[in-house]
Amino acid sequence: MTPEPADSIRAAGLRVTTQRLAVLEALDALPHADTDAVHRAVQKQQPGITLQSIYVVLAALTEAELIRRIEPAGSPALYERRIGDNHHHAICTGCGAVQDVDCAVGHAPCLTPSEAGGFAIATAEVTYWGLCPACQATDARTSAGRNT
Amino acid sequence: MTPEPADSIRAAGLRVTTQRLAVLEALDALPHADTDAVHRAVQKQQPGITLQSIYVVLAALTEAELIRRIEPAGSPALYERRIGDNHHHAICTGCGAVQDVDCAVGHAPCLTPSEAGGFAIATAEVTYWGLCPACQATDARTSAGRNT
DNA sequence: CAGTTATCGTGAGTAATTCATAATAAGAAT
DNA sequence: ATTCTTATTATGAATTACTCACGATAACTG
Repeated sequence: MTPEPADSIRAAGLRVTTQRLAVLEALDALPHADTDAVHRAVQKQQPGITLQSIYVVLAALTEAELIRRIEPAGSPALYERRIGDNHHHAICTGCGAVQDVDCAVGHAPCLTPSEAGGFAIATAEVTYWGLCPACQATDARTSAGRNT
Repeated sequence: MTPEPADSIRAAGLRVTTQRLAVLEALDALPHADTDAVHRAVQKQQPGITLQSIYVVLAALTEAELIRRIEPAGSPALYERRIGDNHHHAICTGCGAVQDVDCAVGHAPCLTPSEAGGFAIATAEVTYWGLCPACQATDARTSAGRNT
């Protein structure tokens, strides 16, 4: 069972505020949302909240490791609640949609080198780039269109 | 043998300009440089060149696939000349140093899934986060310092 | 060598994010 | 419950990385 948001916030040594609860709720509904999307979602409950406050809250929750921040190339930072399971992401080059990808292999050798050029590797992050189902369909239609 | 820069530019269907040659030269000397670093390097040969022109040149060369653009989280975009060999990067969380990492395994299963959640994956990008040798040394010294 | 057009230079403009500081509210102590 | 302390949020400006529009310049073509 998922712990109550309020409890996990408290467990992290942070004060429980309506803003933080609202942000966590928003991220449940929007699994890979950028700051703006979170802002819009939270505004439905708290109309007056500013974008800057969302930034502050997201930074605090990220710092406390209650949420995770991902920064795909060419797009603003995204946040997700699913943490601690070292999953990766597939991003659509067409529309920017993000999909969680579990690392199917328990310990892929290429992903956990103990050292690389003297580096002490702590984590490995994989980003898959490709086309989501919707964009594949659009693409196929466009290609087929050449013949008509 | 590496082809002459001028030839590869021409081969890509682009005009050969002193600015483009200077940028390619700069990237030979600075394997993972951001736009600013390239600008400073090029200015030694062409004092008047503006940062915006560097942006334009880097964009053109990236578009032509003569250089590759990487965008590590939390840092400006970096450019490198080494392309076409699908290598990855280790980035130091301490100082931001970047190190090329060859994919030791010929075909790591986790890295080339034919599909993931319906996505048609085109490329996989791996970023290793850790500490470079210099920062490991600093870190060790700092930790040791706690006892003194 | 002249013409066409890709490329570069200039300056302004934008998006994402951060910072400083004042106002507010959460949790502890009474 | 009430007050106190201090973490947290609000406000507004500032910064960074980057893009865009358009006139000037210089590559390649014939």
